Amino acid sequence: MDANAANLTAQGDVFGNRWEAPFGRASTAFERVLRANGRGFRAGTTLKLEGDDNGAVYVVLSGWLAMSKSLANGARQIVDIVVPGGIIDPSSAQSDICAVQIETLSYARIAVVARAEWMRLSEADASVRRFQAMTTAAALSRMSERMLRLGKASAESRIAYALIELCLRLSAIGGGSGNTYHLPLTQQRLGEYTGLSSVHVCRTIRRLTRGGLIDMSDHMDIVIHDIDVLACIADVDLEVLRRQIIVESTATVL
Amino acid sequence: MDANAANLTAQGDVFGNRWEAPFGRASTAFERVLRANGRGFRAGTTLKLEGDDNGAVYVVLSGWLAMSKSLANGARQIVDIVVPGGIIDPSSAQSDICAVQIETLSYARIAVVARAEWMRLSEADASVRRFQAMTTAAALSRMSERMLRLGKASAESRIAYALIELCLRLSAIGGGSGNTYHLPLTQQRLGEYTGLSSVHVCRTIRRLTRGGLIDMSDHMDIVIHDIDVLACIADVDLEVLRRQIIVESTATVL
DNA sequence: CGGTACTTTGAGGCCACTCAATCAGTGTGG
DNA sequence: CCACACTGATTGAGTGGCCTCAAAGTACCG
Repeated sequence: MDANAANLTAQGDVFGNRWEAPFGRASTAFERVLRANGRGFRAGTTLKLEGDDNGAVYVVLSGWLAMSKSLANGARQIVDIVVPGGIIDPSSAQSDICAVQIETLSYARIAVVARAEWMRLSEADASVRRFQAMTTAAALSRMSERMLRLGKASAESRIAYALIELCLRLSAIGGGSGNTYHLPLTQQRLGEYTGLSSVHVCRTIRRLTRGGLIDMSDHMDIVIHDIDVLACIADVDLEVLRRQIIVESTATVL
Repeated sequence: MDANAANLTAQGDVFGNRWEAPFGRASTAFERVLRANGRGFRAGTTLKLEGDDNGAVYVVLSGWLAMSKSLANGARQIVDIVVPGGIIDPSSAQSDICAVQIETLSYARIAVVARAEWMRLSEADASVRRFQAMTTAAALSRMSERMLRLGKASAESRIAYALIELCLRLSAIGGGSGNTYHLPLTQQRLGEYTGLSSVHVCRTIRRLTRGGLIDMSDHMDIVIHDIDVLACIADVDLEVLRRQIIVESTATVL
């Protein structure tokens, strides 16, 4: 836990010290709300349980969050991972209950905005609405991609896809450098993300590293050596995927 | 194909003859747009391919749609099924391209609203925005539920969940009666929805019917005999699920 | 009545799972 | 400082659920 926090803090120059960076040019009212509601959470904190009542919208300023669901037998599926710049509206069809569990994967700074306040902000500012719409569309796109792989792809393909998705998303917000980045995930968690057992995640990653496609050291420091082959295994077109899951230039929208 | 159309037409008293029913009390501007843009599509029509440019929002007035994605090898995953009253905004992060393929599962009446017009409508009317937000939240909830099962649940559980989800959704809009309803899906399609091969869908359904839990006749006329046991297999709480995936009383919102 | 689309059942194989043991790294208390 | 606990990664062995291939059965339709 604290190891994760330390890792993230080490990236502080990217997210930590400029927590408002993803929203640098945000309209002043929006920015003010984010500042006023920003709070820090330790790695592993549960913000919301399935079925909790749901009074807030979360805007991720730094760090990583996971949205997950569980079966009665304890099996867990991470439904989406959210990185800085993301918005989480945990409401389900009846907006008063939450359909997923939300927890931090690393130390994270999050603006916890009360629903009423978020509604006011959103009603008052069309650019906030536009930004939220784009964020939601991106989330739907990447969930669709992941569903496709959960249903139909091999373990190798699922892992390759996850590595590529997170690489693209991190690059877009200035995390990592080139094809090198750190994931604040254990193999267990990566398994919950890809629908695999932790044992099989291990074997699959080993196969990829032995094939020279990637390197992995020190609890998920990833280097992608041959992203084209990896993209081929993942069955994605990098440019197409980028346009579908990456919200370009937050600053331009807001 | 035409068999499906015929089946749906047979339900005409529910959706067919009163295509505007799901939006009966919609604000006049909204209702006018739906009427002006309503079009009929035969079963099996592809409205949108992955990667197509994306100039419209679809509002389903009657019939069923599927949103799907495919791998290079042809394997397909149905990412979501949309029933009357649903809104489909096929935009991805960059709103000009479409991340999924959209096609009709039955004869369907759909309001195809140009993006610009939809934006105008949405900007002008907060209740339209609220309705779209609820629809989106419901879609996210059910996708989350399905992802959980794709990743972690047995074939039996996935099928049971799909039957229950669609039963609840149909009941909510007055389709079927009690626990009896018709699905305009082949076993192949149901497999694409649940991440199973059509062969295994067959075996699994057979097991459920032999167990007396459900009946299935005549190309997916479903009767759920023991919904409690089915819910147990699907690992859901019916009431909780309903609140998470069902948009209550469309008419009240609009 | 042949053609087509879908369902059903059998046989066999493989991928990913579970169980289990070992190893490595890190923090902790004596 | 070291023994210990604890968490996570790694590897082996064995199993089983779901897949693929294949063939036959059924319903519908021109």
